[in-house]
Amino acid sequence: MPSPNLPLKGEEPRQKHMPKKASYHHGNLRAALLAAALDILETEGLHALTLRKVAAKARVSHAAPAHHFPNLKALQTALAVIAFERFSESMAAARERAKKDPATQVRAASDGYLSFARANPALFRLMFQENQLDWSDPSLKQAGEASFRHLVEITAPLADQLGLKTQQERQELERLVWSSAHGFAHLHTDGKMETASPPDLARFLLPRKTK
Amino acid sequence: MPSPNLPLKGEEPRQKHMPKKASYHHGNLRAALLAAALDILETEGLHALTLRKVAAKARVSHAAPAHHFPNLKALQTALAVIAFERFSESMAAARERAKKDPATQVRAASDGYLSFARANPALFRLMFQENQLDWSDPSLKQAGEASFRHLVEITAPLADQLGLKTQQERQELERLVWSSAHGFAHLHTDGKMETASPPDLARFLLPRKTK
DNA sequence: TGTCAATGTTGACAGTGACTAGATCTTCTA
DNA sequence: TAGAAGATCTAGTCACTGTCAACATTGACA
Repeated sequence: MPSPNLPLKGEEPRQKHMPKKASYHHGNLRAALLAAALDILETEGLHALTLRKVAAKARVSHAAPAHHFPNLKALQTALAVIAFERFSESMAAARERAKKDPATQVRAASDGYLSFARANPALFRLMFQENQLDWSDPSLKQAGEASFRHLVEITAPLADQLGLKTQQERQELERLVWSSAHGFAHLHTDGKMETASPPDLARFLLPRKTK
Repeated sequence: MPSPNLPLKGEEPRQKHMPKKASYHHGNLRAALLAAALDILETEGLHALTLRKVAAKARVSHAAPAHHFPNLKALQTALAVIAFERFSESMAAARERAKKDPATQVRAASDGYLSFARANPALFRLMFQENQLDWSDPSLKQAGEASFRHLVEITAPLADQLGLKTQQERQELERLVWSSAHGFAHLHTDGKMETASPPDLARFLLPRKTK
């Protein structure tokens, strides 16, 4: 009969300002689980994210998360929603700070893309982890689409400036902008190109006069 | 006392032309384990790759792989070496088939990059799985560097054609070529851009006359 | 022939996701 | 306001995982 007051492995020190939880029910376990999971991702990485560790960090039993996330995939999906929202914010903030001409906006969005990946490598991995997310979840789908709308938005003026007329050409440019931003961010977080600065696609595409 | 002849779960039917293995020792277990692992990756995906399943497929006990691969990371590292070799072959074959002008060579290498990822999605994921490979392994390091030498090689003539003089500019173009090829392949295997064709970076970079 | 290293097996352990049954709390209604 | 119903949590269990230790078998070599 183990005492419930014995400190469990990996348990966090009790925080005073947490929602009072001397009671049987937690109060806001779903949010606490997500916070615990984000903390684990940040400090230990994606491979260390387990339901039981998350439960322990939130000071509940190992089966408690099941009432909020039926399985690990559901938890990861909820985390990915948060991640895509932050991802969008990162790109929006970078665009906001930058000048509004097409090339600078493309640069800014790419920088936002990269700085999110740099600041949240585990979350970035999670977002693009094959088969580990439930893309039929509407909130995930929406958050994901919102993120990539940034890339569509910044590409259109550049396509104009490059004189691209057909839908096909313009979509190809979108894929190129997205691919190069994503590729660099992914390779960068994988340890390749660690010291290098991101390639400036817009400068290569535009006539030399631009800088 | 379980009979060793009872068919185990996930076991393969006995192949006649396999190295005879009525004996205690397998003969070439290391190769058999790698073959079993590649088969699992192809049929079930990266998440299904476990040491015990690999051992069962090779018809040995669950602990036998430890004598050839001290841990899962070592097995995955050995698989990544094979993967990078095939990856190089894919790019080399595509370059061989293509015309030798700079733009076409860049296109060809990118196509080789992509067709490898398309044909071996699980292996492609494995190669760029953070923290799951032992990059201090010399054979992995060598295989990886050989792969990316292709990208350096194809970029140089394009850099000449674009009139890039400084080392800095030329390396930036390398990063751009690599990033866009990698980004598209990664997004593609992740289910994004599923139907789309890869963006043709070289065509965007060169003056319009080229096609 | 005897020894020993390489290579296999068996058994065990802690950690994992998932499931079930039951305890406890909250909320809603009669 | 009582009590029923549902939501939320705990405890226990299962199959599966990677890893380790102890032991069996084989073959090569002194």
